[in-house]
Amino acid sequence: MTIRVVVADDQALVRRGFVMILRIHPDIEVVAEAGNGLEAVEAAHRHRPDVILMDIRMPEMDGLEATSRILAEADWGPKVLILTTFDPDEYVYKALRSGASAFVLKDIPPEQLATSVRTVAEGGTLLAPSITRRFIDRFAQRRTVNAALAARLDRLTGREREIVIAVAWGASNAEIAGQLVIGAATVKSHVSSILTKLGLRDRVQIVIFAYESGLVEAGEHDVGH
Amino acid sequence: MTIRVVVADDQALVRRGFVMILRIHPDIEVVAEAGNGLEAVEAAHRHRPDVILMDIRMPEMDGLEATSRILAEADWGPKVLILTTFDPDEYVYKALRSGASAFVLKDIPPEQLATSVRTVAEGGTLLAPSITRRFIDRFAQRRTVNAALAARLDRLTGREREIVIAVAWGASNAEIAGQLVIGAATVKSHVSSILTKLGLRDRVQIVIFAYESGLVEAGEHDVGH
DNA sequence: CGCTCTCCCCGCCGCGCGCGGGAGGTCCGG
DNA sequence: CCGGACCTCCCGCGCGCGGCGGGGAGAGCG
Repeated sequence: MTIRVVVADDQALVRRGFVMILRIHPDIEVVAEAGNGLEAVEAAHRHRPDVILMDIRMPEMDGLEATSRILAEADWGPKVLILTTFDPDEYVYKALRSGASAFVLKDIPPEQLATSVRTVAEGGTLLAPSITRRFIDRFAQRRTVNAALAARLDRLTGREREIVIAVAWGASNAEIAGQLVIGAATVKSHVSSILTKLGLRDRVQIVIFAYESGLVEAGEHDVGH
Repeated sequence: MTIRVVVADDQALVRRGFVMILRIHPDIEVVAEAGNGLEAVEAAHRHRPDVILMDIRMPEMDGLEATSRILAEADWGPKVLILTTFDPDEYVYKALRSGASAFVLKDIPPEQLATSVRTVAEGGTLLAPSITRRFIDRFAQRRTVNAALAARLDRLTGREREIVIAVAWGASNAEIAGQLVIGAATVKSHVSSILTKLGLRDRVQIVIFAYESGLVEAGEHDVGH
């Protein structure tokens, strides 16, 4: 079973280069080409390809917007492989949000292009090494920045950590009391202890500390109660 | 120039399998084997390899701990390739924090092992597709959860957004007043307006909202003032 | 020119919060 | 056995916070 591919790039020369490279492989068939985002969307609907090889910088409509539209309206589960020259953070985030399965740079060796297409067609995901490195660094940094603050957390007792979390969830003292089945005065006592131990002032700063230390993390719970 | 590799895995059979696979490739040389974390650390110092192929689950000392120690003490810039059967989130985070260059699963096709070693030796990074997928999903989710909340932010006026940020920094009303050169009562009024517009109750919940919506982000400022 | 809307500013009141201090209970290890 | 850590609860005080009402300046509009 051959992999049906649409190639979208505004530079005809580059586009043709990709097509030539892919034609070497008998399991890959380029069914259409597109010179901008609109053509890419149309080609996707007309030919229902397995993989769309998409450039970002294109006239009429950029590759990210085209990716979003294709994936939003498609019912046959196509995969999009973003292929670009530059990799600013902004692009990466938008691309990943748009639902693309891969984000690779054009400086890859030619033979790797076919491999990438196959990986994506099989449901896999790919990220350019430099981007992967940034992801790793970002997470590593998060966890180390946390470490400096999280170190203060072991000054707290187990019960106090529970209350820190409850406070970080936006609960009032009375609510925490009901939640942990203890008296309201007890909660206040714990909160005071937490403040002195962590060198903080408000319960507001407790919330900030909880987020900065990684004890709680954005996206874990709802806000609008 | 050959790539010098140390293979660390507690199961001798698996270890030998890796060695056999790598021996096929003339540009890769396995200089030592290790059956646990301690042996891996020692072998690394003795042979100064370019790449350490490291299992996570090992007796004496696990692969993550061994990775941390090796990279902390090494002065010749070795790369660590984590190779494991399972991929729970916990492992991944620890692995990335420990400084490993790659995290791949043992279900990869054999010929890909050598490719991975070469990639890592050249300074590249690798993540298993399933992990990459999770990273992408996580980021995509972050940005959509944010979008839902951040949408409410344009109900606020410019002045109110300033105050939300100041509140999220842990400032009291008086401090905000001094900072913005307005009366303390005015700050209160703004805060009230913010609360009603966002459907919140406390200034605590304002802080939470600021983090959850992405208006402020962990790691942007210090806490212990 | 009036009308309305928005944004920004202020003052007064009740309440929850933070502070200081104290006290009884259990569990653990020296 | 006795000290220490931890959890629990009580009281009273002062202040910052949040709710409510209101006023003034500017913009858009008929």
